[in-house]
Amino acid sequence: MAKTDRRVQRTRERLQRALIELISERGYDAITVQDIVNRANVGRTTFYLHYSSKDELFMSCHEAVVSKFRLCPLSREDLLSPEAPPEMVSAYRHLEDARALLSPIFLSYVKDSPLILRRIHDRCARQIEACLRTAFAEGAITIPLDVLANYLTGAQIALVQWWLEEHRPYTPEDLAQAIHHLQRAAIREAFNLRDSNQASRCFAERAGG
Amino acid sequence: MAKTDRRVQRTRERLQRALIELISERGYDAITVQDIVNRANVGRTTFYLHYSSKDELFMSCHEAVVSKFRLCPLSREDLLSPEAPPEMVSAYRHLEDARALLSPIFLSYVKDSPLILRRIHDRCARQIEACLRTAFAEGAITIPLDVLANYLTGAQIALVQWWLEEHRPYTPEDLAQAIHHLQRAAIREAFNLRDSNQASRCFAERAGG
DNA sequence: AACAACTTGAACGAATTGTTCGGGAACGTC
DNA sequence: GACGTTCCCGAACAATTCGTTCAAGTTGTT
Repeated sequence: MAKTDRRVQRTRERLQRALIELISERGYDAITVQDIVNRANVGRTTFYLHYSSKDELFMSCHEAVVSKFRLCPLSREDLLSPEAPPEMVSAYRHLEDARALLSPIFLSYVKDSPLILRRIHDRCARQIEACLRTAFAEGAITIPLDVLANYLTGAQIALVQWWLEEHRPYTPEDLAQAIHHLQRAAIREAFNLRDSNQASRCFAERAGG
Repeated sequence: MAKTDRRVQRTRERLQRALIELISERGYDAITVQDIVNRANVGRTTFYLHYSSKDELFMSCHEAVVSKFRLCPLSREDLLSPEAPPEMVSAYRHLEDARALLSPIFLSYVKDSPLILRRIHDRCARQIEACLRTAFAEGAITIPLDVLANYLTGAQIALVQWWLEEHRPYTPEDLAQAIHHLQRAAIREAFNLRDSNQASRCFAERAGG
């Protein structure tokens, strides 16, 4: 249980801060290890004592950022409800508010955004997969869980990218609702669930006629 | 209009071929300009006479690759069929074959790959939107067409990325089938269809009545 | 055959990477 | 507050890779 040496903490903090500053100034690719240690006022030897490469430092930086893209655990009711869960709606409102802050990442203005996006994607996919596994523990599966999880995640992220990029007229509520319905349909398909509520009047009419 | 010198054509062809070969052997990142000119049997000076960087050479190669991402127009029957359309399956087989060639684009190893990906996405989204518009001309829409088109496209591309990245055990057929089912579910949701055959007749009846 | 355009190899400076030292400073512990 | 341990530093090193220059040779075009 030895605590990390303060010097170590300081050094890592300085390196991380320096990298983040430099990224916002010139982009990831244009930065060398030398640039980082210059900005951080740290010896280059020291850099390699803590990180084996620029990429590794970058990964350690965005732990905090990526970890904020956490999904609340979604229950079976949430997933199948006719209305989008309130957390989802508020998440989309938050996205719209933080648009200026997030668009550099989501729209690939920064060179390294694919990297971050991939991490966010992976994280979300794993979480969704876990949610699905517990929410639909019993029952036949027509589509592998990891495929489904990555489908749902990819669709959602892609749609958010598109939404942020084009200045479409849709409100966060519109989008959350649409995505929720589409995802619910996918989940129903995967677990072979029938519609219970709000059945199509079309089908009813036809059956009656 | 002056034709391009044959020597120029030959040189560029050799360089492109060499790069593609090397990509499939060790991946994009591990290749240097020197490697390319070695394989192509071309002077390094010559390389820089034609391309300013490895990325630029790669971009000159990608035209053929990207142009293969053309979707055949999908009919209503294709979209709602219980089996994935054969063109889709063969497209996924092709993807698997060209894996080494495509990874640099799909996994963002190349600087401009987000741009290329966006173009592919936009093109596919527009095509799908057009297909949907003609295939489901009449009938209620619960989800805006552009949202639906971008959802379907984003999900598909994201899933392909994931498939290429991880060495998952799924065959092209598996993936095509899964995606087809998920997308069919989304389309049914958007157009309020419950069962493919019955639903289409249902719509006909409604339209007729 | 003649001329222009292309290709070549060698060589160069510049940048970057990752590593090795020994001396010195800061830290946690007692 | 003293002491041993851990960490930081700077300089220097070899090894790559990059992009450019130049003179000389080779090939396509007309």
